[in-house]
Amino acid sequence: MAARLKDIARDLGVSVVTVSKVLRNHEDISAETRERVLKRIEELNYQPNPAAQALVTGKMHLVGLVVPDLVHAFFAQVAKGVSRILREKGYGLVISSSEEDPELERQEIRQMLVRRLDVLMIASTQWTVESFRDIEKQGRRYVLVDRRLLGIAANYVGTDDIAVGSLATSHLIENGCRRVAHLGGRNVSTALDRLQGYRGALLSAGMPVDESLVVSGSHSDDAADVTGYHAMKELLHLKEVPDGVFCYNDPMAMGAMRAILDAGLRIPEDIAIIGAGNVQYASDLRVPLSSVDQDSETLGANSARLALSLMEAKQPPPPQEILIRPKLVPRQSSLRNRPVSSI
Amino acid sequence: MAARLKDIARDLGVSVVTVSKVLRNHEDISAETRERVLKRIEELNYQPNPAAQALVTGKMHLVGLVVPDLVHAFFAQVAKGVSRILREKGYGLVISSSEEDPELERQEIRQMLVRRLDVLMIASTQWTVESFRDIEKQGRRYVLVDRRLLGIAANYVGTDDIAVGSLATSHLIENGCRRVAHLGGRNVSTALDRLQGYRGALLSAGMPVDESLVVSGSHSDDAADVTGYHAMKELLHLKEVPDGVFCYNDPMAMGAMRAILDAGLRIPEDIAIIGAGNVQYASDLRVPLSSVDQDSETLGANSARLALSLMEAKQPPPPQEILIRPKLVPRQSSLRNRPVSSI
DNA sequence: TTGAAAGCGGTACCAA
DNA sequence: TTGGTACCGCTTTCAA
Repeated sequence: MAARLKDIARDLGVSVVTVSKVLRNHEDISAETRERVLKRIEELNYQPNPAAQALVTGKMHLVGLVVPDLVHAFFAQVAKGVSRILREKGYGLVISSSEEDPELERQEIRQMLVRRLDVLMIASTQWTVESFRDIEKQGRRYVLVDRRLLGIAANYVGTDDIAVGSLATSHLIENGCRRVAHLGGRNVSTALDRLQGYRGALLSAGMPVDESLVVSGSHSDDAADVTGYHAMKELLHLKEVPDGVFCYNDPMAMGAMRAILDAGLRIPEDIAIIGAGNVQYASDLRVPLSSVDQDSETLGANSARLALSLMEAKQPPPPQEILIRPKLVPRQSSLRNRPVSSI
Repeated sequence: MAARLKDIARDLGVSVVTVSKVLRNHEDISAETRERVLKRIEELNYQPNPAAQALVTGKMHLVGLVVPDLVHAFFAQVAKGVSRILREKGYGLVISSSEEDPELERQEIRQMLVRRLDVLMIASTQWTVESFRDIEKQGRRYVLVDRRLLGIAANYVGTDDIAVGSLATSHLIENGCRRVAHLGGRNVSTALDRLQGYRGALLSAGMPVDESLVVSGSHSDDAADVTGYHAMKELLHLKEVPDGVFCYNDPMAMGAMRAILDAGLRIPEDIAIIGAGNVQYASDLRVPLSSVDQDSETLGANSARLALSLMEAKQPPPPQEILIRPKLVPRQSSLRNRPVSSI
């Protein structure tokens, strides 16, 4: 069906080698031959067989991306950034979602290794480094995206999550919150760092760190917003209810918001709230949600650039870290001092 | 680095053919030889080279999916459904986004053809069938997802969009709207069908179809919510402002909502509003948004199943259409008769 | 039950 | 400047 080098060579009375060289712009081909070959290539709409190329060069021209959840707008935006860069460079993108399940993630990584993708990008939900050792053992390369892992020196592109935590927390304090709670995420680096940032901000403000105000997502099988809802309910049962809440991410904040409004309380007057990730629709929520922006698309783009550079390097370069500086995006849900703006 | 059939064969003193047969469960291998081979495969953690397999079998075990926008929750959910089915069947998923740009979509389709993916799934933003003729010309197969195309008999999985339009419109009428407007989408089948459903519902209710109440997304380079915002503004400048609006999709409805609230009007008391697609966070919006659910994940799963069956068929089977029946999901933004529920 | 040989569609090396 | 030959790792065919 499809034309092959052989066909072109036969038609023109030259060898396949000659045709192959024209395709790859070798210098040692006469202008005339080159013309004839190109013409025929055009006529037959010749496309090289990628499997044959991959077999001999060892390069699939395919990059793998594993995310915890494609439907979460944050990761969708990361994927968009990745996709843009790969398109520019002529690489294909194989995506898979781990559904926030470490075991499933391990399977997916294994699958991608089996497929011999050129390089992997992983926003991991794992705590152990087993999978990553496997990748290294196979002589392949990878980039950790968004979430770092302890105990392994790896290429990493993410956010300064300690800054995320402290920006958010300080902002609540500046807006008059005296009892700032934290709805934390699971056992991943972003969650731990944001928690640390939260603690740091309280300390710098000379405020006590009250452990009863730190709730971690225990209902871990639920979607983030459901987790946020339940966690917030717990906080509302405390003797001394918090007057500000920093949530691990925006979906959790949405759940928390629901819990607060259901309880008949006002946001931000009774309880101020802020999330992280700055999902697109944050300003369209029940109460426009303050958040910490992580420039997720750039994060994806940078990850892709790093991944490609890794791939092209002869020797594996020393692991590199790229941190994106987060930015506060205050909206109505946390603004208590100043008059509430219309956005 | 990686083990090859040859290595196993050498180690065991058998031929590569024998090993290959064991891998593919051929019957004509003695139990003993099979054992030995399997043992060695295990020990070496042998994985067949997919490029070599693809070269000889012509199958990449890779499926392509082109969506207009990964960040749009609707398509993210479709992708999730697709991904689930492909994972079960051991296929990989190559995703690309056309960013709602027909030219970019054409490029992406071309890329996927060049990569010789086994089958393509496309949620197209094109009006012309050129790309699809190209696919057919190359003897490859594809499934249209969500959006149909005129002038081509193709496999298609989507929603009964006429029903979407009439469900939404009838619902507004039942809730006391007398002047129901429509914020339409672009020139794609879903938009045209929903418009038709809108008209049909008005007619069945014995209401006039006022063309000035039908606004189409003209600001076509903007994101859907921005389009919705501007389109709604236009409607608000009418002499007779509508009291109900059916929006092509949820993002547009979110923009419309903003415009209405900015104008100091109330939802649903002054203007009721309903979208389509039922994005996850619809109930967390400024006013919980009524929508028409399309079961997007199932839509994706069905598309994937159809695509795989297509691929496996010796002869291209006659084009098939799978329509998902939409379901009304009323929320506060459109409920005017009954007391407003807490959800 | 086993395996030698041919071939899938390219690329690399080196001789002509 | 051109091309013969070997080879990438696997499957298929057919003879032993």
